[in-house]
Amino acid sequence: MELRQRLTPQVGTKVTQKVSVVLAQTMHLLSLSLDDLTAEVEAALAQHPSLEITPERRCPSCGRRLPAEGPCPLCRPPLGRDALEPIVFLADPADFRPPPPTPTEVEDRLLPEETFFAQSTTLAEYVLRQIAPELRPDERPIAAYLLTHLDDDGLLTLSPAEAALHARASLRRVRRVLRLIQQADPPGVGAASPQEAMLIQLRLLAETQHPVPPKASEAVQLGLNLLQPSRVSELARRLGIRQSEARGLLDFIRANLNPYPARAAWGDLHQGQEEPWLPHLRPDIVFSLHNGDPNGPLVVEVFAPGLRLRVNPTFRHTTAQVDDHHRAEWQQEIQQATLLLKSLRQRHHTLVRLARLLAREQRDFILRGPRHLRPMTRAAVARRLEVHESTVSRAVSHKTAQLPNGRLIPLSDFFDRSLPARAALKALIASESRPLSDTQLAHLLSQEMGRRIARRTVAKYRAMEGIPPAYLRQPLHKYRP
DNA sequence: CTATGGCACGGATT
DNA sequence: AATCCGTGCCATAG
Repeated sequence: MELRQRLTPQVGTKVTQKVSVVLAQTMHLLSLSLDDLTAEVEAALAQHPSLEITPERRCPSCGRRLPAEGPCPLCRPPLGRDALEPIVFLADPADFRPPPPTPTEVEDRLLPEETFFAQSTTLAEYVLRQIAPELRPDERPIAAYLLTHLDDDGLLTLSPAEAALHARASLRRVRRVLRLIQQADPPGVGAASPQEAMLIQLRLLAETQHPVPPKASEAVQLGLNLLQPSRVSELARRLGIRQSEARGLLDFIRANLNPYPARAAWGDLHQGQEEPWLPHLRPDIVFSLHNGDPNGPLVVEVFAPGLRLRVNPTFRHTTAQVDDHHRAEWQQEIQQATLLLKSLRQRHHTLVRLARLLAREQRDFILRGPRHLRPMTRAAVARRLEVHESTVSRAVSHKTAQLPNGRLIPLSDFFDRSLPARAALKALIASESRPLSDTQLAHLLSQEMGRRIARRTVAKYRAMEGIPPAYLRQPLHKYRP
């Protein structure tokens, strides 16, 4: 109840200034993504001398880092209550462990298929073998030169002009060879940049009659930075499409394109710290099964930076002993630091409550997939959590969750009414024996969903998923779920 | 005539 | 107040 007041931005008539400052800061922090928040916390730590990091505290049995106080929620045996009550706790972001790549995700990637080069050969040899038949004898040295200058990602950072110079060949020749290389497997190899690699892959997909959503190449041309879940709205705006379509587009790109042609999967290499791709690798929330038991409770970790931060008590005590002039400064410093911590805790608290609610209400969705989402609105959640709806909005935006199957989804998926229908639609189309028209699909889908879904809506969903219209669909083609 | 995509409207959501 | 979403209407292509 006191909580409610603090979280509710309706400015009462007599709200003290202090409270509104906390509020503003809490709101700000709440809407940040995990990465942005981490940066902010680090900045604050550097800026505020009164902040310190408390010694690490680990759970004796499971070894996790724990917050400054309290028992380890995971290792405390579930109380006698409802066995399915989710176990929710704050975790240190450093404890995040990426899920093992699910087998389907790797094999679904339609690019390398089974022919990816064996570990024994080098990338250069592998590509050379493919293009050798096309090469004229005098072009071999050029190819060799280019191929040996591919970087670990399969990209060619060298400019054609440079290569021409070193290989003593005409620019024209070099270009020709380069084109050959770029048509080889792995798709996108020899591109000058991740962006170019993806464009080449798109072209290849189109040439092999694979369905490519419209605007895909425009999206890629806008730059990798915009291809993040957290920037969907900007992407949609720049492309002049709906946000939901942009999300579908993003899914398509992430599923089918590989900015680093030489890497089979993105998940397997973590050395590259400055990975511009998938900046949201760290989710804000992880849902998992307790001991892998599908009938057990859900375990919900909410990753929260700054858990071990506190105001240095010595700093506080010393304040009393300095002269008046400095005391004011110090007091202000302490006040600001305290405020920050308070806001941080508030943010974490809100996120935890939201996560718990989601785990309770959407267990089926989390465990069994999009088709089991029970659509809800932010407003309804706000009522149940007794916070303002804008608070829920902020808590949801720029956040991602990792599901037990390893998939990373934006938290906003929980509020996407169309998700179940789209999933069902995909399933329908994937299992169709001959292409079904939108009207037919609308009919089937309506039955399946138990509510009417207009033909026009089916068309939209199709577009979102990057599925071409019936007349372009071959019975042979399958679409990845 | 059928299947689709573009546009725009009204109501819901943020 | 701004944005998003589902849908109906209409034009176009085959």
